[in-house]
Amino acid sequence: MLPDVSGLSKTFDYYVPADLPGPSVEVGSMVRVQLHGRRTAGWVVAVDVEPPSGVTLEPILKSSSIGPDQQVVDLAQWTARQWAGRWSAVLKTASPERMVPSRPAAPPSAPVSGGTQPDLESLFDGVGPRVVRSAPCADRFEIVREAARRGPTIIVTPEHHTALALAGRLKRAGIATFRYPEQWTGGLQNGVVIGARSAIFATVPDLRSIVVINEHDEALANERNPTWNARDVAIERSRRAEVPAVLVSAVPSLAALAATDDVRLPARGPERAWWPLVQVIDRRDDDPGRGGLFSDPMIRRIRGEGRVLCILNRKGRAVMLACATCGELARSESREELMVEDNGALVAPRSGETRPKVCIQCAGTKLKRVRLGVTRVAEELSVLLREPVGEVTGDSTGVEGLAHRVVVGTEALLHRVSVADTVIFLDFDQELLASRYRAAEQAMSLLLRAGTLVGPRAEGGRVLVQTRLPDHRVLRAAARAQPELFTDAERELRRAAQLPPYGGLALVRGSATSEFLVPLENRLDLELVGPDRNGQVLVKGPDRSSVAEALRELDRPKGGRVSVWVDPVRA
DNA sequence: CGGACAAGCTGA
DNA sequence: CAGCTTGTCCGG
Repeated sequence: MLPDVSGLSKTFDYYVPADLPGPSVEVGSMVRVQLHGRRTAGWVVAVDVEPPSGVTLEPILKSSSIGPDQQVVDLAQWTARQWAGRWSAVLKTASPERMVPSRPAAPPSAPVSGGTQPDLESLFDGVGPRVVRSAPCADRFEIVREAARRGPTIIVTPEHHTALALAGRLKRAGIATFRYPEQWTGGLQNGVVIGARSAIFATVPDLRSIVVINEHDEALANERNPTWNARDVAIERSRRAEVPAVLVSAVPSLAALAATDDVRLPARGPERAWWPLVQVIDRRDDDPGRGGLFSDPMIRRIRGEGRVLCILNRKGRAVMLACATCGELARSESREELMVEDNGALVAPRSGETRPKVCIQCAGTKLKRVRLGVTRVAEELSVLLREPVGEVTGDSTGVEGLAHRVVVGTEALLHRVSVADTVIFLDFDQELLASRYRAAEQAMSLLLRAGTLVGPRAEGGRVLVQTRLPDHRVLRAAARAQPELFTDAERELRRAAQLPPYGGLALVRGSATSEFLVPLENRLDLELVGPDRNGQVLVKGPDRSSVAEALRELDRPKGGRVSVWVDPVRA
């Protein structure tokens, strides 16, 4: 029995009383036991075990619910090891939200109407991952329908609402469909199980296939530890269950491409047709004294008709200080560097220049925090267009900003809207140049998401990208609807730097980081990079499992804090 | 994790 | 030395 107690990853042995009510106790069962003087919930992870000598077994107190089956319990353990996290955390994801006191009946899976499309005929043959490249605006429904035709299947999408929409279509097509995790028992009823990333842990005893939609999307990565990625778990699960895993993306991730040589490409013409029109606006020649974030082509487009989303990511510069009197930003003497508050004074992080909290312009002493961009851009645009402009950021929950024709927001805005005529990236270089090794993949992912909002090129929608890097591989690939222009270049960079998927990477942080990592200093297969100015250390190694294993075996220093992130999204 | 228990510290 | 905090250990 593995207790559901964070900070405790040890199993304990109990006996099953003969007359225990509730569902029969087997691997995956959710039970309650007495542990160290209190009642604790947990999962049965093995039965018929030999207890260590000298311990007197206590009884299981209650069999609360059916849970993940042996296949999923094992997959959860693999996941916890690969991402150096807790088994119980993954089992929680794999378990029903509310207790399920009895096993539902399992009807035979019903036949799916309609014929197989010729291009899908061999897609579900064989075992393991295969990649389907499919343009951003292309419909993926036939792939899902084909999966359903082959029997019980798991469909994973990055976002809950796309899962809901797909589930609706499947139901309307007469296919028994269950949402994960709300309809947890669906897999036991031989239906289609569909959901966001956690659905990859659905219990589906008679699983025949797995489909991952938009497998490049970072929403497939769990934000909390362990930071497993549903695509990578899908690849492993397909091999274990000996079923196909179909990985669908407009720009397949390097991880997917590294996992298989089976890559199905669409015909060039149709692929291009289902890409949005991506217009790259080269801002290198703009008059530097003018305009700021607004180029002429952008203004022309925005003055026209239709819904416009302006995206400005303020990540990494979340807090800026401005004079409450005159509005001047807190900048260094040279005006080149933004200053931040530190111990009641202003400090320029790069040069180290300091001064008291005084405005350089008007000598005012009251400084306010401003949100870089979004608010200010919305104000300026509103004046320029002579119409109200909405504003949406990650922490705004209301819909009032969305009511306007033109809306300015962070990338969260792309998740809040499903249709637009124009999406404008005001400062795409911030995405392209972000100091994360996956910055380019993340930037591409943003373009793809924007693309699905504006629709295919024939329908008049458009993505505008303001940049000083018009030849960047991300922009060349997107503007020409040729994913390999990005993928081929990115692959070489990753390979050369031995970064994932061509190497393992983990981020270690917390006060005891350096002490924690001491035993790894002499390992020839691992490289420690850092600590950086935030005290974070990167651990690089030949692959994910060896990095995770090395970190899992280390003891946490007493007193200090350490957190380990394998495959970190931000690193 | 969180309870048990020991060791360390404080003030009368 | 009671009363309290802090640290370490451990669970079947």
